[in-house]
Amino acid sequence: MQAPFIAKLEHGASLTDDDRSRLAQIIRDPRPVRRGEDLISEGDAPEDVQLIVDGLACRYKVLRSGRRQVMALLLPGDFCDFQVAILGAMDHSIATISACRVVAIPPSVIEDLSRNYPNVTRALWWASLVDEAVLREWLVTMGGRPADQRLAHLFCELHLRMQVVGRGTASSFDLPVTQEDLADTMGLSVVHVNRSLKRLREMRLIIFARGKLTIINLEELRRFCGFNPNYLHLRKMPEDHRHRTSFTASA
Amino acid sequence: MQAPFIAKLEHGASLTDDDRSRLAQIIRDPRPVRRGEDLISEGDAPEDVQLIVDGLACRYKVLRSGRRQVMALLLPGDFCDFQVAILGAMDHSIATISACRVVAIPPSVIEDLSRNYPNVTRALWWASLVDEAVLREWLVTMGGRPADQRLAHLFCELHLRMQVVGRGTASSFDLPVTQEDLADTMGLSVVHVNRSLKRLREMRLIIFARGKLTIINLEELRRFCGFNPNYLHLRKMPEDHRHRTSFTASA
DNA sequence: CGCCGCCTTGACCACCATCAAGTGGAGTGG
DNA sequence: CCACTCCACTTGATGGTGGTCAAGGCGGCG
Repeated sequence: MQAPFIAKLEHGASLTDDDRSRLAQIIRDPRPVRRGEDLISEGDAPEDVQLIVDGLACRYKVLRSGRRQVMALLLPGDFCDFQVAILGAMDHSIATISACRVVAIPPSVIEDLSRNYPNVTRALWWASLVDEAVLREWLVTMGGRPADQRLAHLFCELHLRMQVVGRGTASSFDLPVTQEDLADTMGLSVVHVNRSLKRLREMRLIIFARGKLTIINLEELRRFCGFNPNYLHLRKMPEDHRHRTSFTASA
Repeated sequence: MQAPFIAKLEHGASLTDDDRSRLAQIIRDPRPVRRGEDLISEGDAPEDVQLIVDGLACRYKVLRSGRRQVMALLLPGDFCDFQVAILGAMDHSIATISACRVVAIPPSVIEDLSRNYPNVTRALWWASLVDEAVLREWLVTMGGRPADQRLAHLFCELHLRMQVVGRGTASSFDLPVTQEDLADTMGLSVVHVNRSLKRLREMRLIIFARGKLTIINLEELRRFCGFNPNYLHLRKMPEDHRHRTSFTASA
């Protein structure tokens, strides 16, 4: 199976074998990170750029009230802090949500890429712009959708993004988050997330249990929350069974 | 007075006089646009990049429910669609909120800038990353703050951004938006925006009337909503009277 | 075995949406 | 100059979504 990082960038530009092998070289020897650790903290100005090779992480801020707001979920193949070199200092923190494997990429490598690998450079630009588009969509979700649709929309998005990096099947994928993580992500209370998940389960749309999400009816789920995948700007979906209702026997 | 566009970019990189005159050349001859018109619509793939020279515009999406969600406010000096060249098609629309003056920048000019003006290129990168940081902060606001603090936080941010582009004084600036615009921006109902503004007024923090925002007590306003300007990544504030409580006689 | 983290459910209440009615200023036309 | 209209703002009444508090269940692990 291709590395998540490369699989994702294929959507951003046409890569050559040369591009691919350079990228593959970068993500050798990732280091393991335990769950719940900060990869970068607010105020840091690290030299290296970090990349999630495996596992789940998040961008977050903590409010005065103690509430933690998650602003992005980082999947395998996602960059942590591509921006910090230009902005000077992190204005938020990044933490692992599950155990992860991470690589730190020194500035010299970034330089090399942007000088000698134009396709890759373009793909990195693309990835950064998609991150921003996702952020905008989350804002729409938070501002305009009720709790159950919020969660449904998040699941639709993660489903596609997971497929892009070759994680999970057409109807299920590992999602090692607690309900509290979901609450912090969607701006809800844990209690209400629990009830909303229950409703989605009763509507036979999804089942979320023990860190695994099973999508019972993808079409219905998408219709329910008005999911339109265009904001992810994917070229073509590898395994997007758009017109085949996937159905899984419940656990 | 310096052009807003240039004033803003000064925060992103050290510009030479040569840089400045090239930029000044770009923003000559803006075209007027009336209030309430789409500059770009979802699905468009325009060649030119548009830049707001004067007035107020917004990024937005419309949900099935009919609700409009504003995802960004574009001030003088802000780009509309720097990203569309790489992403392929707009995943949202941009409309004017007030009468505006706008320039369309052809790709050839962007090419020229990125090839021959490294400082400018860096500054444009910076601007794009700050846009993203603002988006993240809005997400935090929507997810975690009650209505009155949301509005207060927005006002604090706009206050600073307006100062950067030389619009308004230390205690007031033109904000030609309706309460409905604010509602669509903060994910609230018009009625509730109205009540929240009333509360802020009664707390003697701000007065918002007839398209003008007056900040009665900046320190208190910032404290009230927990505003921390670091996410705007400004070098140094030109007129940030941080330790001088500005006070204006009420109208 | 007993603790701990996470999930689950009930009761209660607050924030905020919706519906509805009315005010007031700006522009228009008689 | 005065209706008339339109648009934005304002305020009251009512109800629902979702927050908070509280208690209990369940599985994993030392």
